[in-house]
Amino acid sequence: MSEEEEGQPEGARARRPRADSLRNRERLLAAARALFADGGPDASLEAVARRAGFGIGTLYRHFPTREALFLAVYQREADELVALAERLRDHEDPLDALRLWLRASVGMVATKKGMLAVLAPAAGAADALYADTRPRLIDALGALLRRAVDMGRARDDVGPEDVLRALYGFCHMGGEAHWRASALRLLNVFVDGLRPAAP
Amino acid sequence: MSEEEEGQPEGARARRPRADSLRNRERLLAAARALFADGGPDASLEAVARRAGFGIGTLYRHFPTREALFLAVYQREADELVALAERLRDHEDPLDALRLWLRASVGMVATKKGMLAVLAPAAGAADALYADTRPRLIDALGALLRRAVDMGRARDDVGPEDVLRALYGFCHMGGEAHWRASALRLLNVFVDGLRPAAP
DNA sequence: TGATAAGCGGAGGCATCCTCCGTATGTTTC
DNA sequence: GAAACATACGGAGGATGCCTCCGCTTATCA
Repeated sequence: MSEEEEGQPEGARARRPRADSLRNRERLLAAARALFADGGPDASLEAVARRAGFGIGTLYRHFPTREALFLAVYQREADELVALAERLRDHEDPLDALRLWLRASVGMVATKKGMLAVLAPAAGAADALYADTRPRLIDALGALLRRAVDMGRARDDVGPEDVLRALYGFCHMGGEAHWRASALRLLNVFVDGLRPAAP
Repeated sequence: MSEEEEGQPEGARARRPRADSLRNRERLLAAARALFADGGPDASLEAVARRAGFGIGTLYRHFPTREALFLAVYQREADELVALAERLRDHEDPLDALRLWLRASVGMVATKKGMLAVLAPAAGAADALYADTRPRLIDALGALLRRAVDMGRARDDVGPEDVLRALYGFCHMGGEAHWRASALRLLNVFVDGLRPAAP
């Protein structure tokens, strides 16, 4: 009775996952990220498996749906952005730190763009994803921004939400092939604009 | 030399398209609209052909790519909205006319939502589409709005661009299954809000 | 009422999706 | 360290979709 609770009792009696399995999951994730990034969200799942060096069956066991794979990739990228923000806290020039972080973020938006289209049908999945991730990103960005403001290197009339919105806006402009380069240029201009107005 | 100009000379020597062909194109378009509307933009093209009662080859001759089909459907819907606005010019209650038009527009956004994702890769196609369609919609909406303002039934501090933006905003909220119903509710509230403030 | 250009159908080649199960390999226990 | 067991892997295979190609049908024009 107390032996078969929902997803293991307390000090559960479940074997820990096999080490190779974890390694493999990691390799699949890396391959997926690479392919989604430049092949778009319609990249073939078989191609992902092949690139990672596995059979298609393996991919499907780890990620039973395309959506599950997307979610995992996106979460992972968000984690890394949060970690990056952490590291950048000690960067000499706080405005430069902000710039670096935003540039890194462009990559994540590249993933997310495709995801929105793919996740939409699965009502709720996208929301759950956002609800979890967005505040963490706002926090991370907010810390970088606040530091820049406190050190007198950035104006204080924009919040992290505004910056994030601007970032997405830059990335969504048109369907151009070079949107990425364009977004990075715009970002540069924007960060320059964040400098406090010379009195 | 003057015989083979770009797309026929003047009083060109081209047979007019076969009557059945035009009819069939129409049926294909109707089927496509229906399937895209509730099946999303990934609806199978074979399903479209089947629903229209044709072989797949016929669909491909009329619309050589999925994108071409989308464009045709979207243009058509825009045409109808413009025509609808025309008809509503004489509607008794101008604010009600506006409401009716906006409700009809929700249907079109349903199509466009999917299109954005699909057209994005084909750099420029989406832009060309917008460049052509948007101003016509703004005009149509502008006429309805102006009339309501002139007759003292609507406040005068919002333009057609604002209303259109609001409309899109309502439709893009979340990935919910019931977004359509939700959008219609929000629209109602919005139009009520357009009434001039009671003095 | 032919002659002929235009349109139609759908088989077929190729790609992808996803499932299923026999084989292989980590993990645990003694 | 070896047997026993639970897990993970591979990839064939059936289903579906994309798109092309070409022989047959039909509307139009003289």
